[in-house]
Amino acid sequence: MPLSKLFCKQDASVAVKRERRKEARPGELLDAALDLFVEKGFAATRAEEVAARAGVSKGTLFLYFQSKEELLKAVVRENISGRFKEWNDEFLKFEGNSTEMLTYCMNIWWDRVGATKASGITKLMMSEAKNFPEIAAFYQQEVIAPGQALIRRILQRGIDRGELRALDLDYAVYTIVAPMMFLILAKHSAGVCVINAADLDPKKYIATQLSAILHGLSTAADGSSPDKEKKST
Amino acid sequence: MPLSKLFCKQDASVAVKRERRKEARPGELLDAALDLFVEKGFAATRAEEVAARAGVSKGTLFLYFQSKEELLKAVVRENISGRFKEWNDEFLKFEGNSTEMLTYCMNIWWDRVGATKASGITKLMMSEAKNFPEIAAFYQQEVIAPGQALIRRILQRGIDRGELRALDLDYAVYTIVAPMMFLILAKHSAGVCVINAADLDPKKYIATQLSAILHGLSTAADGSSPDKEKKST
Amino acid sequence: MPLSKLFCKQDASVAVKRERRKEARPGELLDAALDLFVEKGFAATRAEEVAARAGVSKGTLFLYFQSKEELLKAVVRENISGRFKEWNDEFLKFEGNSTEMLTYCMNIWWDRVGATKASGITKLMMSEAKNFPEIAAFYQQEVIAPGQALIRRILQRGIDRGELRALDLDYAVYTIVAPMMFLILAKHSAGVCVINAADLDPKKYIATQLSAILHGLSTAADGSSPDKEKKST
Amino acid sequence: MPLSKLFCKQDASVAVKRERRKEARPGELLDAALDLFVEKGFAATRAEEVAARAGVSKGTLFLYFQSKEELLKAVVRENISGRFKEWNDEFLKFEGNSTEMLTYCMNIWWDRVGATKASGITKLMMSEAKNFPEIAAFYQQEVIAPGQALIRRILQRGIDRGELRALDLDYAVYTIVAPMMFLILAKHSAGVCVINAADLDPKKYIATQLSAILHGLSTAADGSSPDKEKKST
DNA sequence: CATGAATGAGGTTTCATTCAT
DNA sequence: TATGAATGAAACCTCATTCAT
Repeated sequence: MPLSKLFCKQDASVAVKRERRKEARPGELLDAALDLFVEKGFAATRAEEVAARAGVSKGTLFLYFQSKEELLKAVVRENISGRFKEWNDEFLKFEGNSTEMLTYCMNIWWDRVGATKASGITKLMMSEAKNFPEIAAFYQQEVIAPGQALIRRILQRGIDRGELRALDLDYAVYTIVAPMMFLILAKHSAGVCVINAADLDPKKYIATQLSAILHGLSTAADGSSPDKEKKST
Repeated sequence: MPLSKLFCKQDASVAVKRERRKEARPGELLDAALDLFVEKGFAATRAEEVAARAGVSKGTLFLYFQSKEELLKAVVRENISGRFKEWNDEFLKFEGNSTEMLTYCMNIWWDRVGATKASGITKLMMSEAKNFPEIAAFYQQEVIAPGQALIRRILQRGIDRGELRALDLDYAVYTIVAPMMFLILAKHSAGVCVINAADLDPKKYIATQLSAILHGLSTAADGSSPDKEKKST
Repeated sequence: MPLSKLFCKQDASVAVKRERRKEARPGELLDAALDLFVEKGFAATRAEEVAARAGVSKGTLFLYFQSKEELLKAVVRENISGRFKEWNDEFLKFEGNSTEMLTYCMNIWWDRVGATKASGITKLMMSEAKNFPEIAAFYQQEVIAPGQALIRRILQRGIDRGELRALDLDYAVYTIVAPMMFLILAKHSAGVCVINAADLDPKKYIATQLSAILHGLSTAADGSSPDKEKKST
Repeated sequence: MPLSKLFCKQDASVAVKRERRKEARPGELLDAALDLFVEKGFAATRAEEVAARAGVSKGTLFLYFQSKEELLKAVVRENISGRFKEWNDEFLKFEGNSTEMLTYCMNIWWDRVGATKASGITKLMMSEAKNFPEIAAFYQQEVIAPGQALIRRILQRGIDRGELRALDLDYAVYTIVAPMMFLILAKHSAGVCVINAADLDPKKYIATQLSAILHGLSTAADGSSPDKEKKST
C-alpha cells in the first residue's frame, strides 16, 4: 500500500523515526472518511468526526492531509486503485459463453465491489463530482473508462462468437452498466431509488436484470425481430 | 448595492429598484433554486445566491419560504409531485401493446421530465437524502412510490395480455427504472457515469435499452428458455 | 390629548385633510405598543406586531413614529403625563391622620395606577433605562421626583402632626416606595419576584405592608425604643 | 485582527496570541457575561462582545457554552444557586433574637450579594424573564423559592419565640423581600427607582427599613393595636 | 508526532426601515 | 394616507484550520 506517496510530498526527506502505528494512521483516516462521506455526504461530515472515528485527534488529521478536500481526493484515489488489470486478465481467461460470462461478471462484481465499502465511492463521486472536477476527471479516467472498456470487450467477444446480436457498443455498454450503477445507488441512497432498500436482494436483482438483458421481458421469442422496435421510435 | 444588477439580464432597460411582483416571486425563486441546487448541491448553495439569481435580495427569499429546507420541498412539489395524476390517466387510456406502451412511456418521460430541469431533482435527492430525512421521506412518498406503482401497472397489463413473461414485479420494475435513472444521472453527473455525456443521444439510448429489455441482447431467440439462466446464478 | 405635538414636528404646516380616524391612530399605536413592550420587552417586540395589534400596517406605524425607539419614547411620555398635580391637590385637602392618609394613598395609587396598564411603564423603564438614558432622565423628572416629593410631604405632615416619628425623609420615603414598586414588578415580571403572582392579592399585600410600616412586625410595643437597632448596624 | 487587543488591559506585556487556559476560560467568560448582561441586557449583548471582554474570540465562547442562553443559565448558577445551602446552615445556627437575626440577615445579604456583581442578576432576570421562560423557571426554582423559604423560616422562628406578631407568612415575607429587591434595583436601574443612586447609603437604607419593619414609623407605640388599621382599608 | 484549545470566515435567519403603488 | 413587498445590516452559531504545548 504505497499510501505515503499520496500525502507526503513536501517532507519526503525527513528521517523516519518512531514507527508505532504511524504507517497505519493514514489508512485508518481514509477508511473513516470513506464511511462518513458516503453515509452523510462530504459537506455534512465534520473533519473532527473523521478523526474521532479513526481514533485520533482533529489536529492529527490535518497532519496527514492538507485539507478536507485533499482528504476526499485521497479517499477516492485510495479506493479505486486499479483492480481492473487483474479483472481484465481474469476475464480474458474465461471460457464460457456470453451468458455465462456476463452472469459471472455481474455477480463477481457485486461480491468484490458492490457489496463492499468501495461501492460507496460511486455514490460519493456522483454527489461531489460537480464540486471536485479534478477528482471527477481522475475517477473517470481510472474507473469509468477502464470499466466501460472491459464491458465493451466482453460484449465484443459475444458478438464475435455469434452469441450476441450485432450491437452498437457505444450504447450497449449501458445495458450492463445502468443496472449495476442503480443497484449501488439503491444501496447507498436509501429511499430515493427503491422503496425499501433492505428488502432488495442484490443477487435476485442481478438475476432479473440479466434475464431481461439477455432474453428480454417479451414473450415474443419468435419471428418478431428485435430490430423492428427501433423503427417505431 | 443591489446584487440583482449582477444577474438580471432580461430587464436591463428597467430601473430595477424594488419592483413589486408578489405573484411572480415564488416561481422565480423556485426556478432559481432548482437551477442552483442541481448545479451545486443543496448544502453548497447559499440562500443569497438563490435570491440573487431570482433578482431579489436575501430577505425577500425568506419572505416567501420559511427556510432553505422549506424552499427545497417547494421545489420538489412544484416540479414533480403534481404531475403524476395526469400521466396516470394518460397511460390508462393507452391502447397499444406492451412494446408500444413501454416505448411510448419511456420516450414521453424523457421529453417531459428527463430532458427538463426537473430531472435534476433526482440527482439532488440522491445527494441530499441522508442529510434531510424529512425531505427524503416526502420525495419517496410523492415521487418514488407513485412512479413505481405506475410502472407496475404497465407491466401487469402486459402480463395480463400475454405480451410479457410472468414477472416478479418487485424486481421487474427496476428493469424499467434503472435505465431511466441512469440516463438522468448521466446527464447531471457528467463524467462519473458516462465518458462524454454530450455525445450520448438520449433517444438512441432509450431505444437500445428498450430493445434489450424487451427482446434481450442474446441471439438465442430459439429454444433456449430465458429461465435457464436464473439457475446459473 | 395633544399627541400630535409629540411626533409631527417636521410637517406641522401640512394642511389637515380627511379626518376619518386619523387622529386616533397614534393613540391606538401607543396603546398597542405599551401592551407589547410590557409583555414581551422592547427588543423582543416586533414593529409589525405593534402595527397589527393597532389594526394598521407596518408602514403606517413608521408614518407616525420615526423609529421604534421614538415609539418607545412616545409611549413613556404619553403614559406618565402629570397626574401628580391633581393628586397633590387631593392630598393637600385630605383631613385624616397619617395612618388613614397613607392607607388611602397606597390604595388609591393601586386603583389608579398599579392596577392599570400604566403600571407597565415602571417595568418598562426598569428594563430599558440603560438603553435609553434620555427617556430615563425624562421619566425621573416627570415621575420619580414628583412621586417622591409627594410622599415626602405626606410623611413630613405626619411628623409635623406628631403622628410619625422624627424620620430622615431621604430614607423614609423608600419605606413607602419600595413595597409599591415591588408590587408592580411582581405583577409584571411573573415568577422572578413572587412564586405565583396570580395568588397575590394586591389589597391584602398593601394592608400587610402598611401594618408593618406603621406599627412594625415586632411584638415589642413597649419600652424598647425603635432607635436602639440603628446602633447595631 | 484579534479583538482581544481592544479589551485586554491586564496582560498587555504578554504576546497574547492563542493562550491555552482551558481551566480559566469558563470563569472569565462568566464574569464577562455577567458584567455585560447586567449592563446592557441579555438580548442587547452580542455573544462576540462577551468573548471580547473575556479576551477570547467568538468561537471560543461557543466552545465552552452551547448557546448564549446556556451561558446565561451558567451565570445564574455560578453566582447564586450554589450559595443557598451555606447561608441556610448559617442562619440555622444563629442564636440572637429576631431583631438581631433580621438585622444580621439583611446586612450580611447586602455584603455578600447586594453589593456584589451578582446582584445584577436580579435586575437581569426581571428584564428577560418573559423572553426566556425556561431560564425564568430555572431562576424561580433555584433562587426565588429557596430565598423565600429561608425568610419564612426566620419569621416563623420569631413568631414561635414570641418576638414577632402572628403573621400571615404568605404576605409577611414580602415585608422583608421588597426592601431588598428595591435596593438592588435602585443600584442597577439608576434613576428609575431613586433620584441619585450614588447618594443612597445601603447600610443606612437597610437600617431605616429594618426600623420600620420591626417597630413601625408610627409614634403610636401605645395601646393602638396595629390590627386596627386593617379594618380601615 | 500528537493534541485540542483557539480562531474567524461564512452561513442562515430576523426584522427595522424604506418606498413604489 | 396607507399599504406591504422589498431591502440589507446584524446576530447567532458552525466548523475547517492553525499552532502552542
